[in-house]
Amino acid sequence: MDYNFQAIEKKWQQEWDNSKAYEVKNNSDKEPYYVLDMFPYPSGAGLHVGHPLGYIASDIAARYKRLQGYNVLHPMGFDAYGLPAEQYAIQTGQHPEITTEKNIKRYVEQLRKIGFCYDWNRSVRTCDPSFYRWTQWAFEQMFNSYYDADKQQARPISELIARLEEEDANWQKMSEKEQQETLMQYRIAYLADTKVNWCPKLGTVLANDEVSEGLSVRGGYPVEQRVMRQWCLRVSAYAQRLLEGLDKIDWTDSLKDTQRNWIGRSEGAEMLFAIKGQDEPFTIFTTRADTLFGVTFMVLAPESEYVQRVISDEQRAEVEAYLDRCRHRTERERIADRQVTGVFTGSYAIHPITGKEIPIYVSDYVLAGYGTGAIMAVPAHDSRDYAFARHFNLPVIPLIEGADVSEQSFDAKEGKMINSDFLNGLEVKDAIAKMKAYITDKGIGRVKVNYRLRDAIFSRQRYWGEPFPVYYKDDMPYLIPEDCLPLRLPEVKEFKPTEDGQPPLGHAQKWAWDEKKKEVVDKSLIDNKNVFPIELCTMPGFAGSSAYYLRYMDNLNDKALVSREANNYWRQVNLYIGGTEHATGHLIYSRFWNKFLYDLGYVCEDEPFKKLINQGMIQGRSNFVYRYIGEGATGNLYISYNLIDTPPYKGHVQPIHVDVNIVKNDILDVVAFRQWMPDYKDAQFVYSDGTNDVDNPYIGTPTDKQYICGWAVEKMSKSMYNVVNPDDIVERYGADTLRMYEMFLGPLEMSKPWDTNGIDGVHRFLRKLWNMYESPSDGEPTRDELRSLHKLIKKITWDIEHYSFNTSIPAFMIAQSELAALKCTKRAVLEQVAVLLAPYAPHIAEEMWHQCGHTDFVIDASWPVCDESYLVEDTQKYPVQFNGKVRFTFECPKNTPKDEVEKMVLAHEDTAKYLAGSTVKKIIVVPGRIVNIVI
RNA sequence: GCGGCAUUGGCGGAAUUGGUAGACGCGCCAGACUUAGGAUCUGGUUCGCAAGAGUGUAGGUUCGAGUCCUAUAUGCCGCACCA
Repeated sequence: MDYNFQAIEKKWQQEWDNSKAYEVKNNSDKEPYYVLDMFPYPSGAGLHVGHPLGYIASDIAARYKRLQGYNVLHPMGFDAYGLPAEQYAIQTGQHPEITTEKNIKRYVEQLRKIGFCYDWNRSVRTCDPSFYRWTQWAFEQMFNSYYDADKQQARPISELIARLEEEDANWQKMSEKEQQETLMQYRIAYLADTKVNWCPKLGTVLANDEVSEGLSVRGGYPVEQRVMRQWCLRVSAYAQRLLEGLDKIDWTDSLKDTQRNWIGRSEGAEMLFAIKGQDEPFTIFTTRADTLFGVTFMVLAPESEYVQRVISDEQRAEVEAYLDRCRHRTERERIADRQVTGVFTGSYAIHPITGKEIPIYVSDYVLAGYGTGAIMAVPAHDSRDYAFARHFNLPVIPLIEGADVSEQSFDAKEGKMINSDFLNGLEVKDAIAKMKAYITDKGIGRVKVNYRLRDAIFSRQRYWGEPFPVYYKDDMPYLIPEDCLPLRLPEVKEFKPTEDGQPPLGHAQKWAWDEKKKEVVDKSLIDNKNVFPIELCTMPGFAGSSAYYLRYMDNLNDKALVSREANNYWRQVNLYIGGTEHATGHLIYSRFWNKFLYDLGYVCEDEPFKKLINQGMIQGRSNFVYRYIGEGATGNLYISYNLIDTPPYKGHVQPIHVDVNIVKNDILDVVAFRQWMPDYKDAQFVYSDGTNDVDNPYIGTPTDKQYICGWAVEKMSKSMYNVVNPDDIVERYGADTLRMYEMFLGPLEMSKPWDTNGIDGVHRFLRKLWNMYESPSDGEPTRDELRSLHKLIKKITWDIEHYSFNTSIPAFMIAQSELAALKCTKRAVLEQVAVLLAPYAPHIAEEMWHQCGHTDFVIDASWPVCDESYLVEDTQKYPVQFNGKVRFTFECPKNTPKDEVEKMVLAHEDTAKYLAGSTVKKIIVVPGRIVNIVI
């Protein structure tokens, strides 16, 4: 009976569907376990073999937990809002919803073929009104909340209003608009004029994590700084809790470090410096309070609000020119060009202790967004200040004994203080503490913790996103009532920005809010009395992905994001698998979002994802042919890879990407190559043995000749012709082989290239294993058979518990060959092997289970338990010979020196008897375990 | 610059608590079967003729190190004018 994987897989996928085998209920006596994949953005290109890697791993974990008797929630959905569909819409006029719908359909088909145990009834998509109504709902909660610094949690804004009414005399006198403006400074979701990353090419703003080195992460377009009125989320209020929360969750150190880095906590001090001739002082932030006596100048960020206060009349023209120049530089230019620039403002600060006058400069090396946007410069001990001081010829005062600052600054935080009055002689660490105490005491500063984490900009000038449930009355935002949600995305005739520069929603005719009727009406009716304009921006990509894991728990609920019962049952994601690229985006935002909902009592866990694994990227493995471009080249002669470094070809070949799908084991299918593209129709080859078909024209497949291709690891992309489609692999080898081979490729967390070479080995294994299930026999398994089985149980259980899936496949292979050697056909053994295989290769395991006489599903069987007693080595059988060695089990205490063990071994009567007449060449000792003797 | 991860045969990679390094697969070699093979099956395969050597390099701890410690090199990833 052949291993007909196509029939087997089709059959079981249908059986599972028909019996609703993977439907999960929220009411179960079983322990819950929640396994989640990061849901994909359904791109037009479909899945390539890299995408399912994490899904396969999580599917194995989910099926294993299920076999262990847990009630497993393992859903899949789609992050359906996104730029590509919108860009496509702008180009073609095709509504993004149609494109997205089509892509999702394709994704689902591809995923189903791989045999994942998703409960598709629980699927969500972020662009579905029944989903985004809860994204809008969460936004409204944030708008209606503020962060209570004392309680360190979000509270309803009504509590703040109550407090203001009671405590603040001004509150009552304010107009409604003024009151709203005041509240805006506290809301978790707030409108503010902020400096944003503006990408002109995309026509939208981007969050910090969407920009890298001054370019947009999507598309790679230049990004510039611009001040705009934007919705923001007060993520920074949660900085400390986001930091502390990391200690409670089981993530890798590298990922936690990335987040710690991003949050960027630094302990320091704020200090007040008076300005000469003015009453109001200004504040700076420093982590080096100890260096106060080394301050020789002050620097303000160009965007700092202090700048206007300190410009003297003489310097005004020069400073304005500088500010103007800074404004027009993009972030990228500023980073690329690290020359020292700056300008003197004409004002002086007063040193709070010595009373000396210190010149105040403006320079773009100081960032407006960090600390107070102003610094005290200590050139001797900060390299940036040092560069500035040298450029402008400012004095440098060394503060640490023995530090040579003639060539460069001394940035290290160690050594004894000098030139520092009452700090002299102290170690830096102690000096910092003493200075902090001093300034606090004298009222010239205070201890302060700063975070690098900024508030998230939450507006996008785009069409294909969640609309804000917000309308504007007297320029102030008001919420569309909760019971009117969702606010549906309106139809527009065009998806690009309007001619007067409004976001695409500016095209929508029906986009105004009638406050009385509580409905969306035509915008021509706007009278700013009853009918008001609605927000034109939409929410960013991370909005929909920030709470989707909660929605899976209760996806059909139309009363709440998730019911209390459902949330109490599932609680949090036990295992989350996804790419590391979300470290500072999605994984920060969803932790923030979850903590916010936790504060308001909507969810019962403070952290959303208990255990997280980052699967590595699967890179492409490209193949090349080498076109001869030397003397007499015709342009259609291709040289086999093994010959390109030999004369006359050396240095005269040009590598050309060739479709990996017409190359097998690096051997080119030359017929397919000639048909691949018109250019290669008449291609001629020099084969690996040096023969060629110029002298000897050959049409058809040469059987004795091989054209060897070169290869390289590159990103998997269409242009490199190295994309491998999982559908093709499933078609050719089956889903079970694909699943096992993806795990076999290497450790889950490591990046590795996809290499179809080698998949035959895994496929062969499945076929060999399958052959053992021809006709299972009854009868008691032998001790050897049970030993093989229990070794396998132990290994596979350990592997899955440790997420080390790649070593499981070899374990199966070893067990298979051991059992084959024993000619084992015992049902009792085979059925257990089928259960062990079920998480990895569910279809074939199901068929095997049936072959063993079962009528139920193997996916509902129970996970076998290892009986260690079968693993104890049977001393009766030893000594045995293998590989020219003789093995004894030999008891001796650990920590016994080697030579003593050797003596004991040779003196032992069994050993002596066995070795009589042989010459001992070498003794390999593992104290307390095994002794190998080479004779 | 700061932080993290990695480095083992021709290749991908095993080695779980410090205990026989190179499991398993690919590739390669030999054989079997076959009209044929880029199919299938069986056996071999770290290097070296050998003694021996051997987990990027140099030290250290230990009876014993791929594994622990110190230094160093190379590569990958994250952050980066963050005061």
